Amino acid sequence: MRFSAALIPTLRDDPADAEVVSHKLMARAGMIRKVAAGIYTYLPVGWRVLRKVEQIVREEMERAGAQELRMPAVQPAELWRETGRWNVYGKELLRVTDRHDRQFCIGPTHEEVITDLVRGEVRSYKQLPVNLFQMQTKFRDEIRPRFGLMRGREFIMKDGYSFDADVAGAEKTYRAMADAYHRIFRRMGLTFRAVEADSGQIGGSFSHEFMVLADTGEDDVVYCEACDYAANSEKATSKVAAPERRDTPAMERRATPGVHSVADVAAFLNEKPERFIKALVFNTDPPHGTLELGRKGWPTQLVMVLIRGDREVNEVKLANHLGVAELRLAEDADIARATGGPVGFSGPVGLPEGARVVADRSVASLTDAVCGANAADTHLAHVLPGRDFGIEAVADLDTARAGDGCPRCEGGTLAIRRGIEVGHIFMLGTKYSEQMNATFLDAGGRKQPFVMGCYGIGVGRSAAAAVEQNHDARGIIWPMPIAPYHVALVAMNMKSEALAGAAETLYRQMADAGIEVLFDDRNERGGVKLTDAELLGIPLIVVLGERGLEKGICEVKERAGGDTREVPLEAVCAELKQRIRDALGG
RNA sequence: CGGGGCGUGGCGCAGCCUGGUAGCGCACCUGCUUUGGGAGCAGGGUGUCGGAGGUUCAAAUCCUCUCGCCCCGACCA
Repeated sequence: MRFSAALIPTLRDDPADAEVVSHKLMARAGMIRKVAAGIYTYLPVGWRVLRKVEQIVREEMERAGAQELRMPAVQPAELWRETGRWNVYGKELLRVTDRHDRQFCIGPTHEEVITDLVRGEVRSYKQLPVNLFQMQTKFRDEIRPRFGLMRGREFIMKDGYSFDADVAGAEKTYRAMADAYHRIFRRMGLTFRAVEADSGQIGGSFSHEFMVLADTGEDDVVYCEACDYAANSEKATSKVAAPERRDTPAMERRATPGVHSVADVAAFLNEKPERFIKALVFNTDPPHGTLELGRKGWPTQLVMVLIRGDREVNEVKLANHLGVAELRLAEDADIARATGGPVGFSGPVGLPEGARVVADRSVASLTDAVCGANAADTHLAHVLPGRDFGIEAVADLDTARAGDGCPRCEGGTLAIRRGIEVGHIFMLGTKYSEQMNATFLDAGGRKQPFVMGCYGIGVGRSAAAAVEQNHDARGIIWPMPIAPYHVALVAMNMKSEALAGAAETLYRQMADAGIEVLFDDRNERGGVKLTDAELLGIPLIVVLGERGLEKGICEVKERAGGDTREVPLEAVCAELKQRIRDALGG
């Protein structure tokens, strides 16, 4: 491609509305332009990158046995009503009405359409498994689109769906997809982690997110520095050392006038926070619900949660444990009425009949502990779980922290970094197939629902994540496999006929050799062209100047490390081909 | 949806408070010079001042409504 004939509108300044590097650089490199909030045009250079990403995804999906198809972007409401998601999905679902007053949505995902297809075409276990995927523009009417391609409303996604005859088969497919995802992101040159994720309301049995580690990520990734354990912060567990065991004398009341935070009480009583039982009262009702308070009963909506004084409750884990969708801390007045004591002095001892108390694992093993006494300015010392109070359930409700022990390996320590979710795979099970009556006949002639999985990759987001991970002050540094061009050929002065002629020859040779080259033949100063080549992030920059031409050489500069070598003109093509082949991994 | 802010040439912005008929840098167009790291000189303005009403002799500026966009929060991939 000749730069002079291309539409590559580079910008010198960052666009005012861009906040993260990938957004700034992709806009400045002339890759994307905003059309509306969260909606972008992909200009030629940007589109080349996205196509490369798509091609890697396509190759690896096919290698793993999946087949590409293409479903409609516009989907009938009818299908969404079958799964109930027409009502559940909310405002994120962009709904449209056609001229006949029929309702449709612009697909944010395609479980309904694919399940409808497969239930119509697949009848027998002999036809299974089936694994299908597509690359498509999706629309989700995000509350707050931001960060360019990282969180658009319209975005390109690879979404895949698998159908198996049984759980064992589905798990095998799931593992194959996980492997394919590892290969995909490795080929793209990304530093990433596959993390165990909370499968949430999607309802599957398990799920992994593929997170690119980058400071601008929107999620926390908890991972082990020694092994490959990784989980998102909503799901992460850790090993937390328990304080030494002690004999626990008889329980004793202690006056703690005016001190209620764990730290203050610990200092006041000269005891470590690790020996404290922190009691939090949660309300499981939706906001503004009315509490039915008996005279001295325990309201059914309230749950007391116990956790060690130095730890924090993970509300997602708690909500999952309790099987509720929403949780919030109870109102002060409700706590006081339920426990009989003011906020700040709550504890599990002596609660009314019927009180629900769940404890984190860290509390169950405590000895000689301290807790609130459900009375003003009073705490209880020498408390022993089980002896002095009862617990309905013990669960992992703790928020993992950096520095905690790894739950999987010996001696590993957990760290936390920000991550960008570029892929997500789910074991869906039979949720959709049952709701949509998608069945096949098994070997015994019985109707069975398909066991499904779904697998997404954000194409644009992956490209943006690659920029987040690979850039410097001058611009983007594309990994070779997703670079828009492999080589930028810069002729320092097109007004020099000798130089222009030599550059033309070199360009033709490169093109004939099958090298993806961007020939900057503009009549610009050399500095401008070099700056643009670097901003665009093209991995290899070939500089041809008058001095070099006299010696019959050009310079080959590596964008990433800045390494520059002089190469004889006749040897350039071979050298470039070799380096490109190496960088593409064979 | 709650809170804050912004819409002025292609991009980044000033002007608005205190109304007087639009400006700066870059980009762009023409010519000449220049060509190894975002050139110099000369000439050129390419603008419904987001839109609609209103106040006024006069509105980018004041008032009302409206649309769009950005940031923080809740939410989500």
